Amino acid sequence: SSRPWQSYNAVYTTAKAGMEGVDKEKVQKIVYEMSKGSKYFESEERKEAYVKRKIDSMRTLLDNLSDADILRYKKIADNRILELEASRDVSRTWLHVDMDAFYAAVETLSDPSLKGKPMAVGTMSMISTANYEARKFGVRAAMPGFIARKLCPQLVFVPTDFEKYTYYSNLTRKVFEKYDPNFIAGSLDEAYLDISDFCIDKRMAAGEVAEELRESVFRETGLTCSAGVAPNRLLAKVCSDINKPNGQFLLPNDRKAVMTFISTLPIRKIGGIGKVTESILKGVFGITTCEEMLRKSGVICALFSRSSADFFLSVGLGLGSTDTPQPSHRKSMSTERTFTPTGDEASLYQKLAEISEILASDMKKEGLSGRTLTLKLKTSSFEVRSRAVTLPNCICSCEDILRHATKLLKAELPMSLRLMGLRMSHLSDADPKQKTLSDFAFTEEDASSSSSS
Amino acid sequence: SSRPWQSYNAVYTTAKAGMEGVDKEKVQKIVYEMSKGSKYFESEERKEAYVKRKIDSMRTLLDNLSDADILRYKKIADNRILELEASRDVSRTWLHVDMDAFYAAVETLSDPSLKGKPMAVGTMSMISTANYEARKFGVRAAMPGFIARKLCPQLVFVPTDFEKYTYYSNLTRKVFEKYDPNFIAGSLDEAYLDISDFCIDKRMAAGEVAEELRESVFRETGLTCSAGVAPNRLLAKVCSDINKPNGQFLLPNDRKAVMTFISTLPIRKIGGIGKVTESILKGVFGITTCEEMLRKSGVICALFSRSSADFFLSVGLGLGSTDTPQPSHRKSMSTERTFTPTGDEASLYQKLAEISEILASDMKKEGLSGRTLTLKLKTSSFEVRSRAVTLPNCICSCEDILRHATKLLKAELPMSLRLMGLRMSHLSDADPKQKTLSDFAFTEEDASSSSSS
DNA sequence: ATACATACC
DNA sequence: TACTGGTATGTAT
DNA sequence: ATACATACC
DNA sequence: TACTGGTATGTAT
Repeated sequence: SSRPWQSYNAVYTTAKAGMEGVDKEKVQKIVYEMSKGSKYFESEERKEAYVKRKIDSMRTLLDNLSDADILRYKKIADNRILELEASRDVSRTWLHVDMDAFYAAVETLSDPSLKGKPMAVGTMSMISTANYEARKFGVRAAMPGFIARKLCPQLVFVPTDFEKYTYYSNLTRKVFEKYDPNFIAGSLDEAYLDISDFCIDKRMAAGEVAEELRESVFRETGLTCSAGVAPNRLLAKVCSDINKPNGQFLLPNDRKAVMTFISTLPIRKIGGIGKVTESILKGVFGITTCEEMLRKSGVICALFSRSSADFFLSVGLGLGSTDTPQPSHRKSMSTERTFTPTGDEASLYQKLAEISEILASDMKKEGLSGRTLTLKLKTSSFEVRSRAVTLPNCICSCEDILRHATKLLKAELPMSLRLMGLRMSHLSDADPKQKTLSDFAFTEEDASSSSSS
Repeated sequence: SSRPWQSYNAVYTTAKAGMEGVDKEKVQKIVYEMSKGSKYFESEERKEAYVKRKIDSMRTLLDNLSDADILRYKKIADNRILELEASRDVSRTWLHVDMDAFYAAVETLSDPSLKGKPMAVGTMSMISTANYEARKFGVRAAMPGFIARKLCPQLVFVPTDFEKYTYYSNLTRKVFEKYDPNFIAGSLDEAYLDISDFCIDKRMAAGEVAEELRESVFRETGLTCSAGVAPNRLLAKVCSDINKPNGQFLLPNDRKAVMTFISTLPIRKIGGIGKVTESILKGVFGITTCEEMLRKSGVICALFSRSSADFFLSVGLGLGSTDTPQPSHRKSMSTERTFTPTGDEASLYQKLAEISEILASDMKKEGLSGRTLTLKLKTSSFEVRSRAVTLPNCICSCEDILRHATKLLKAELPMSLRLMGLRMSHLSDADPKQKTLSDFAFTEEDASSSSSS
């Protein structure tokens, strides 16, 4: 095409919030010029090609459906929609709080001289958060710093300081607790609160509660946040984005209102629908808004798995979780490092030892041990690979981790890498001797007391 | 225990039909005496031990559920039950026909001198069907002939003749067609018919239709059959067993009647619940009747997967399929042979070649080729193993099959075997060059045009 | 994808 | 002397 | 169980 | 000079 920078992949300007007044064309062009020809760029092109081919195969599948198939799937879809609709519950009121440009805001609090200046938290390699001044230039999270500086030469860089963010995060959580003692903490800068009971107890409208909560957060931290209020978490999250920063949006506990809200909402606003799913849904079915999920429900059921189809249909219905899940234990722990690409084996083994040490130390902090170790590799050309072993018992010591990790790496060398990572899963607390609950499904070896080949 | 023959595994006398007047204790004792100490017996003991241990682990899991867990699962179960109940459809009328002692009856038709004599179709190693005279002695399908002869010394043995059975099966199917052109053929001797439309067209009651159909089958073949009529296939199958042989049973299209029917029905009568599931349900939850599935719904949801739990709950509700599935293509084709146990490699390779030839010839008959080849082995001690390869393209020739099968076998030898089998799956029609529909999910290799490790 | 168990006739 | 053979499906890894 | 892709912050 | 790091989940094999 004549505008190569307009790939769906030049994602920086499309998505979520704060990019309203930006000259998108100009930004895309600069991003493109800075990336073009790099290994990273080539890798992104490959990924794009992969998605395009996936879309093509799905289209073919779709075209090959007989009329009878289509009718059948339509019936299945209608049934599921009925079931999903039957499960709708608009009686609860959920609030999603999202701190505004959190890391950047905290840094500005620490150093007021940053106020008013375009600023980014991160490095020349990668930006974590940009403040709103920087966003006007097209600078945003997940953009490498050197590109951001091109977009905004006066951009101030501040390195990340997680201790500081954790401190402020805890301040906000103390506030959240008052509104819902069982609130669900996501990352450091956001949370879900079921404020149904609070509203009833205090005889307050949900919107008033949101105002009060945001004021309270500001009072306690000096930071602003945005809030979304809706009958379920999925919608609350969408709503918190609408009047960002320092704003809120309320979707009433009413089915009609939800359906109206959903009817024109771009699917990309939904948590869980990222750029790939957006492309697929658009490319295969022509779906761009949530409502269209319902109109295309038959073909969705034809081409996606049960769980994916159910998710898409609930999105079309504006459904989401309304229960409070009991807090679950973590399922994995990992650490990874990017470095200057190298094929030098001694230096790779050395790095692996360092990573093992970090992981072992992190595991120790939480008193964990694990049974599956996964080595993650990223080649110089950005291809990602993983290699795993599942062991008979749990391990946690640095030596054990390194020993198994080394075996895994050895089998892959020689190769030139830019990243290595280690992940432990099948976690157990405490002593490494413990078995998991899957004793339940004990194996043939356990069962047959006699003969073996 | 003091009565070792009363294991749950001495299954011959418990189950389905025709064993009413039998001295069960005597039969079990003889079966036990004949089997005791054999490799087969030891293998069965191992399997029993395995199931017992599985029951124990499930019990432990159950005991470890907190009160909160139990409440939560009860809620989930109630929800599922509501959903399942909402899907109930008693508007259709299904009929399950089951030919009475089919192979034996056909053989008696060919040779009327067999009439009135206890007779079994099969060999000294294994019986396929016993006629009702033989069943009075405890002789039944899936019993080895030498034990059957011990139970009934005058038992007449007739070898199987599938061509003959297929011929008569086709005669019955011509009859079935008149009642439901889309009837579902199971094995040679049974079928499901949706007679809803027929009943309406002919203004006949379902019971009358069943009578007429059975008479018609008798007229065309000289063979008797039994029928069950019910609002879904699962129940129809249960019903056809009730007044066997040469009888029928009708369960009306009425929710109340279904629930009453189900309330005391032993779970083992349900298709899909075999001796292991029966033991587990009894051993872990104390469930013996279908109704109890509902009473224990919470713990069932706690311990089983979604699909298993859904199945058990629908059984408790007397639900079953009411639609007419479009006839699906076969998913695998296999052949296997039992022989005198041997560890002699030359002779094992020789047998494998024979099996390959049979499979290749069967595949050719249906114009099939396949991408996955599975070698099945049964050791002299009755342990079953399987080893599979999935190939880049489909194969169907005897040479290709044998080449891959030989590789698989080679990796297992030396070992002493009593059976080998080969199965092809991932089938395609026609030319071995075709790929499957899973092109959809093409791999990274396809996608990345460049580099590979 | 592999391996094994269950079920049915 | 001697405990099948063919297919589908579920479940765990 | 393994491998890889997607998503979110 | 330079395109992260941590976790969960889905899907295919």
